[in-house]
Amino acid sequence: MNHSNDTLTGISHPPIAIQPINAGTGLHPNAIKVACSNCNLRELCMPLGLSQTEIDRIDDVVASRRKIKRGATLFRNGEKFTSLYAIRTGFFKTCVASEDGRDQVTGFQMAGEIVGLDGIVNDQHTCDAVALEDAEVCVMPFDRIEELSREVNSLQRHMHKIMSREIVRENGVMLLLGSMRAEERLAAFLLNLVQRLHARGFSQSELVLRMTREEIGSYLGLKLETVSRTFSKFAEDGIVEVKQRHVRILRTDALKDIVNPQVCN
Amino acid sequence: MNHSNDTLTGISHPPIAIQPINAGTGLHPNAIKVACSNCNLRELCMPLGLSQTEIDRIDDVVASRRKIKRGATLFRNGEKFTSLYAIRTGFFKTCVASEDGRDQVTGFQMAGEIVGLDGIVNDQHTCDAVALEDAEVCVMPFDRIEELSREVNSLQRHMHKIMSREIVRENGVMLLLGSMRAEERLAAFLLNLVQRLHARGFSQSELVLRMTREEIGSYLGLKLETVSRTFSKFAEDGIVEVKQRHVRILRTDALKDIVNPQVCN
DNA sequence: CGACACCTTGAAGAGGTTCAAGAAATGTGG
DNA sequence: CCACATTTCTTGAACCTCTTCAAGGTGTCG
Repeated sequence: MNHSNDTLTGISHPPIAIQPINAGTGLHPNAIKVACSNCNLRELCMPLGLSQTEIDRIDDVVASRRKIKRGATLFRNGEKFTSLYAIRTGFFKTCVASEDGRDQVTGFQMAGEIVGLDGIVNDQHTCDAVALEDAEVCVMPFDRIEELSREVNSLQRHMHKIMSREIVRENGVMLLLGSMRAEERLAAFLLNLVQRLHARGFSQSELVLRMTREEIGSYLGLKLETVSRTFSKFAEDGIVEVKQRHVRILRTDALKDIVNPQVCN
Repeated sequence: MNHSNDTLTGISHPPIAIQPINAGTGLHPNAIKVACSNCNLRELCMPLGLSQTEIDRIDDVVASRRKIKRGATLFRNGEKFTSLYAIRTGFFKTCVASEDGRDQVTGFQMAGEIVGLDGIVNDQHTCDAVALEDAEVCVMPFDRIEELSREVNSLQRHMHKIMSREIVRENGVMLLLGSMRAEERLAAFLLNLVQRLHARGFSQSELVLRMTREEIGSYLGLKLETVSRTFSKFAEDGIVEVKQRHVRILRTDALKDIVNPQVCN
């Protein structure tokens, strides 16, 4: 039913900002040179305003690409850290586990985002990165990143910003987990997802969830039943239409109100 | 009653690893040269194994020191980002706020730790850093850090590790907030605090909390009453002695069991 | 087409919150 | 140095949100 290049949402929609990789070209991915310079995700994962020579050098950072089948792991807790990964296509979750086996989804990552930062501090990964759909990543050996970012200032700055952004994102998740109620959490989650998808050229109002209710629940600190019930509640209230993993947001403003309850004066 | 240099815990205890700054020397802090090379926290905030010339250069990164009175802010959400701060003495909390005024403590920081990383991504801070006791920090202008870390590889590596460590720490907090129950959260919190204090030469079993029940609760995603009740429960069970902010851990193993419940086979 | 994974919904129950009151500590000003 | 105001902490009781347990429905994939 769906054609093969239907990444991220599965909803056909004319991309606005950035075209899905190879969409409609019929090119086999391996036919494309492994290079950032002709990657249309460049503006998401690379610094802007580079000179041609700098771009050429950064091309060398991407050592190779790697495909990960749905359900497979890009890296696992305990594995030696060697590289950061820029997601080209597909959708990932990262999760940490406590000793007694509970685990917690710490994030969902999509095209243009970087995973693997957790591994730097102790030269080994502290979480699992699992593909939620068939995916492809650019492998960027970290020692080469460090080497090059000593020479290309904007790359250095960019790396620092990427790490800082992840710290700030996690601060936001802590706020969510520490102080929001179930409806607020799910509303914030949907708004965040749809905003990121929109930045990649997809619809502002429609999305296909690539993760299960249980994974959403883990991320939001809720049980899967609560996630399901909250979706149903939103649907009853006419805020969203939900059919399994297909979600259509009918009233974005209502979701925003839920996240930030207005005080009545 | 307490003498003035009673940092961090207020419990007099012979420091093991690293001496509290100026403890018992009677020196006015400003009398000490602003330099990492003769700072006894160096091993906490600076990379190891530097040559003398490298150490001399890193000394230059620390532009100045700054004192912050208890209750005052080191930086605030929205303020322009210029510098990272290495804590010399005192104790901080960082907190983010949602638009509607709720706020969430995202961390507690003590001597040797770095604050301000949140500001890098957008050149402005996204959280507040508040001193919970009179404090002093080393001000490290970020552009100078970037400049120098292009030339001193171990400093570059160190910066990356510091940011990665913060990401991993926050992953741990997400696990705590997303999947642990009140007792588990408080036990994990106490173990973490006492472990960090111990690394700074303080007791493994005794500590003075520098924050209120409300601040602990905010950090742990609980209400202050729940924190109080849980402390009382631990005390009843003979796991800790609690007298206001003075805590003595009687059974570390019991706290560990609470954090990681053993499955009975 | 059948097996399996995933999702929805109901009912009962638990853990944590809210509201309230009082006690203990801390800080302030006379 | 003491009295008083303020902040912080503790504890109880009622309540509420979310979880747990259970059953059945829906969708997907080999």
